[in-house]
Amino acid sequence: MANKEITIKDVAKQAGVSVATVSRVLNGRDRVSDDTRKKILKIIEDMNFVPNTMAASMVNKKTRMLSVVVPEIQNPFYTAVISGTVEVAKKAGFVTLVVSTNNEEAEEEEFFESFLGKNVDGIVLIGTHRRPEFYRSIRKPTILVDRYINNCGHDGVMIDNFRGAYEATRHFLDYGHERIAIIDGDHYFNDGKDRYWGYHQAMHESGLSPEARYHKQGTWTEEDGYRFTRELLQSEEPPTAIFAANNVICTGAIKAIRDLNLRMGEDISLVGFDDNELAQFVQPRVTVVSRPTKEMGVQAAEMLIQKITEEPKEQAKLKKTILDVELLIFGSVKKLN
Amino acid sequence: MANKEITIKDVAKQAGVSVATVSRVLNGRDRVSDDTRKKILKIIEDMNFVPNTMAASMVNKKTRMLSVVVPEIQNPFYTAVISGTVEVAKKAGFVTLVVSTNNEEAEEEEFFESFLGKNVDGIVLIGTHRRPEFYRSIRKPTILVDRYINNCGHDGVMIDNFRGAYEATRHFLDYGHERIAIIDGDHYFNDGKDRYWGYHQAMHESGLSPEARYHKQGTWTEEDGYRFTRELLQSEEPPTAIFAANNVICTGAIKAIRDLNLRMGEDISLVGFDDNELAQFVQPRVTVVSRPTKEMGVQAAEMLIQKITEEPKEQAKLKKTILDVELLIFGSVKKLN
DNA sequence: ATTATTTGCGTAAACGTTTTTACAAGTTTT
DNA sequence: AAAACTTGTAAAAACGTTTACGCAAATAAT
Repeated sequence: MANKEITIKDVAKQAGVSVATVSRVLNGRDRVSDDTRKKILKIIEDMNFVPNTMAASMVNKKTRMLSVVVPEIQNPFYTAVISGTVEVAKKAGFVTLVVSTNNEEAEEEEFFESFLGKNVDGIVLIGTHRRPEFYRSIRKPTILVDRYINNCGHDGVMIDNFRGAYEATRHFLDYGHERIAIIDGDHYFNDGKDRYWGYHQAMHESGLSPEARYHKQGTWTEEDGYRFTRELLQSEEPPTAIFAANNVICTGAIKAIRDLNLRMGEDISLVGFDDNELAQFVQPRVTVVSRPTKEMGVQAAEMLIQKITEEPKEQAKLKKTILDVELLIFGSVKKLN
Repeated sequence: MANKEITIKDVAKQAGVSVATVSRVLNGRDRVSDDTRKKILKIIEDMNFVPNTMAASMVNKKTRMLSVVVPEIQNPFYTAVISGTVEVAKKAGFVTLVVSTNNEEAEEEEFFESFLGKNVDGIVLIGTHRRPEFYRSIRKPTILVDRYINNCGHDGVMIDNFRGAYEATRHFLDYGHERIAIIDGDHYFNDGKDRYWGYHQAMHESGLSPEARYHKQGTWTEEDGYRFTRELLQSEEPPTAIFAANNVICTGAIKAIRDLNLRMGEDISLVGFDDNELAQFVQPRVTVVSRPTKEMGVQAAEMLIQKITEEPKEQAKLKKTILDVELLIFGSVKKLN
């Protein structure tokens, strides 16, 4: 506390050069003779000098800070994305600020209007906002993760939700199921919508029409997963298979099945979306559509950093990276044929 | 991008005053007439001016940034602490940087030597380092969370690990168990050590001496929890009760018990430390020592912010806040008496 | 009515960098 | 041998704030 931080001036004085020269070796921007460079580098090392990036950012408007904005900080899917982003950013010399919007559009807006939102170099965003205009109003380099909004004007890293749901449904069909239910939530974001339509298409391709009574649309929560699973299983003509369209719905479904004393993969077949601890634990283990969560954060960070550092010549084309999903087949689906 | 940010100068010009005056109303530091203040406030609002805190921090050395440094970012316990800290910090106008050290002492050191570590106003630290000297070398306001290091020179927010383990063991004893095993890890940090000695004391008080064969010391991982549980249960004279000294060990134990086809609370009794999804799911639900995870982050942030903002007059006494643990009793312990 | 004090605010110097401009010395071209 | 570049460096102006200093006007004390 007492001893003030070492500045570029101290280094310059020590080396007998001007601050400009030190700055030059720091940024490698201009020519410096090899002797001088080595000498300065050594002194920097010896004095343990760490440049003040804030002072630097005042002049060059780059902060070397990224932000990853997520709806909630305690959800394992988001923390996986965060950890991927943080890792990549760190390697590239960027610091990452983690911001949670608590699923509130207002908090999301607030972030962008705050000093922070205005001063990070780029943003990895798992959006909460629903209106494309909001996203279009973002002037910073931004990568949307998971939830993509059409017409938002930003690149994105997503997974093929359609295919994931399609394959899950296909799996049921292959095993001879016909009364296949789906539990999902609203279709405001593409991820949710695509999962439904993937299910829908698979059904249609097999000549089955999805029935309304087998489509339970809630709020993507564990509670709804639980409630709807019970409803479905206690109805007159229960489905033989349930597709739980996200991780927490799947958790709810597992609990409901347990509480009804039904045997998974025997009395009822289940496929979930996203791996989760419970799905891995129960026996038989639940077949799930799995996606590379951490990798999504990694990809997003890489795209973002590239965007930040590249010449902004050809920014024309929007880039959407679609990562692969995989159906991990375990024993939760009964073979009927 | 094209339109540069609005600065205090623009506001000053618009208001027909000097930048000093604007700065004064911004910080409320000096006297400004009511009329001028109102006028300036209005203009700030209208122009949507957001002060550049970096420029400010150059002169006053305060960044209004906090850092929360954790061993891993994907562990639910840590994310709970983080979310508590972030929430409090935000309310107080602080931005929080989340840093993961990946359980590496080197990465922890790196953080403190980096620009970041030198420029945040304070740190909430869940340490990875083992040597007190390291902690003593930290010059910034710092609050240690969960793991406290004696002689570190900083305040802390902990829970009463000793009592938690004591009560867990007591519970076994009350139900008539005598062959009580404990699975833990190294005792480098107080939390781990205290849990062991809590167990130890409860045993002693009942006239039992803890036996070495019932103390399995590993690395605090799920794998060890799994492995040791199997070992214990397949030994000649298996314990009737197992105390799993943290959340992941408990997870491992649950899985081992399942894989051995034993009935929880019947063939074997189990108490875990920290609630976790699996412990809540299995039936009977596992009795656990539960602690207020998010609250720990909240408390830490509050203590930290107070420390930062208070006059540094009486910093003499170190403050350790000990939060309460609670034994949540479910059916995983069999009554033998 | 004079002097002393308070109030409100402007001026200018910091804070630690980067970057533009300039210029001397050395090197190449004519 | 002069002219034209190259190379390595320094000086100084930015960047957007805060704050010490000072001064005029308003108010209070004599």
